Amino acid sequence: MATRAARGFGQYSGAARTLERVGDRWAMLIVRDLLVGARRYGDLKAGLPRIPTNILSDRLKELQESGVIRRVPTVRGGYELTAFGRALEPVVVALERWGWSALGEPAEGEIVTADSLAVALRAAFRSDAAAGAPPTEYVLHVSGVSLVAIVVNATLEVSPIGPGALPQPQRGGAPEVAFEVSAEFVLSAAEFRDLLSGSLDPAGVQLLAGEHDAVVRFARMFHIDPVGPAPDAVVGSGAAEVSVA
Amino acid sequence: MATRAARGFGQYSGAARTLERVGDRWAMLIVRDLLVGARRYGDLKAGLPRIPTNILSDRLKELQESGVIRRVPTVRGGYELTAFGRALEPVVVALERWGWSALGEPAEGEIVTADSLAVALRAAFRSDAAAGAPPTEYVLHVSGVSLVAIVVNATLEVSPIGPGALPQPQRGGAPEVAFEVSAEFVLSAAEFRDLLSGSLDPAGVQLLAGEHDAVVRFARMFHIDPVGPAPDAVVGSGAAEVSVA
DNA sequence: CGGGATCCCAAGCGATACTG
DNA sequence: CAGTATCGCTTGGGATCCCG
Repeated sequence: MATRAARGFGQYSGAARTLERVGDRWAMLIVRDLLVGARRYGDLKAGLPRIPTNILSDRLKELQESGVIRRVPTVRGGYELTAFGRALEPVVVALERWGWSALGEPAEGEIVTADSLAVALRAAFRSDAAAGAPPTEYVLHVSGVSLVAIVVNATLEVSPIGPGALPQPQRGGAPEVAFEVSAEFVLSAAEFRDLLSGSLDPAGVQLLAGEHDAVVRFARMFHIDPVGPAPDAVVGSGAAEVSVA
Repeated sequence: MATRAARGFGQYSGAARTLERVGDRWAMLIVRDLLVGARRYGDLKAGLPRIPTNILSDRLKELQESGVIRRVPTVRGGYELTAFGRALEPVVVALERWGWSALGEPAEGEIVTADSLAVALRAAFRSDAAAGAPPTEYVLHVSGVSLVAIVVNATLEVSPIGPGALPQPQRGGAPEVAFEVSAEFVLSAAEFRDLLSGSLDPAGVQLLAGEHDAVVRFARMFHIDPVGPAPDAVVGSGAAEVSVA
């Protein structure tokens, strides 16, 4: 256990150090989920369905030793990011954005989790495009999981709906804002991907409440552009590329 | 070999996809080095001193299959990023920045490579702080490796000096700019770290050419803030470990 | 001689069972 | 529910060997 640091990369470099600390399999995904809020051992396990329990246990130990996470003293089995760990947000966001270009279709057995969606929303959020928008509350149901995204004053707050979240420090009592607009809609995973990448017509989105107009604005505020040329990907035998020039 | 994709994370998520493609040990460091320019097999091996040759070979194959890199047709053993791979730059930059906060002292046997320095400079570059600065050429010697950083019009170009780089597409013939300022200086690895994090007085830098004033401007244009609270961390920066079985 | 493939061994990983 | 213990399989590390 916890021997990763022993296998350094032999380089005095920032990227190498980062990978030594959070480069282990699963580690970054644990950080991602904790970025949304404090979580219990069982929550993490549920959000990372294929992680073996001993690996989760090892990673949590290693991440604590690296100063990335700490236990929540008041909650049995609770973990949260330290300030040092929260500083990994740009890394997670960058991972999220790039991966979006290669998402493809959901593979057999792949699930969507509320925490990963929440981070995807954060990664896609464009505060400049949100400037001037009226306070809005979006409720999303994507592939069976639900979350609320609140946009006020060009800032975003996302929270998963349902069980699995520790009581949050509570963002200043009850939200006093009266939302001028709100919308609630339902998407499949692939539709959500296409909505964020701009290739799904907002008019086709299934609304539970609100106006389609709100969806149009949603697509403007939340966007991840696909990277240059699509991933030709898994080219069986060699060649096939290239294009561009 | 090349079985990484088989071990997916079971999630339909951008971050998970990214890690499936470039999350393997060493993969991101290969991408980092290629971000500086095309490299040969042997260059990569030299820049990643602890990588076993079979692993390097495997990673190069996997990265090709993922569409992240391709071979340079004209150069034996040459590799370069595709446009898709170049889009990983924000990821690498984020890794570099975070790792900087935890760099600590160089561990026994750790080396500094020209490519990692070049990426560190890119990660540290603040184009806003460079706006209005006169065209400047910096020559850096850090812990035995050398590189040139050229700042013109708030844009940066870095290139390692010496062998190990493939002939680059050449950025438009000879640089026509007459540099109004230039400076050349020598730093240890730790000094370089401190210079970028703002805790080293530029006045103490050993100059080979130019004015100290240029170093002061360098420190303003190239900066990575240390993240909030230092990593308390057990971790004796890469050493220390670890009894453990 | 540089580029790359092939060994073997150790360490990490994954699945299951088990304990506080 | 929150982990620890154990075991077999897979991967990475290091040295060696082969090819052009």
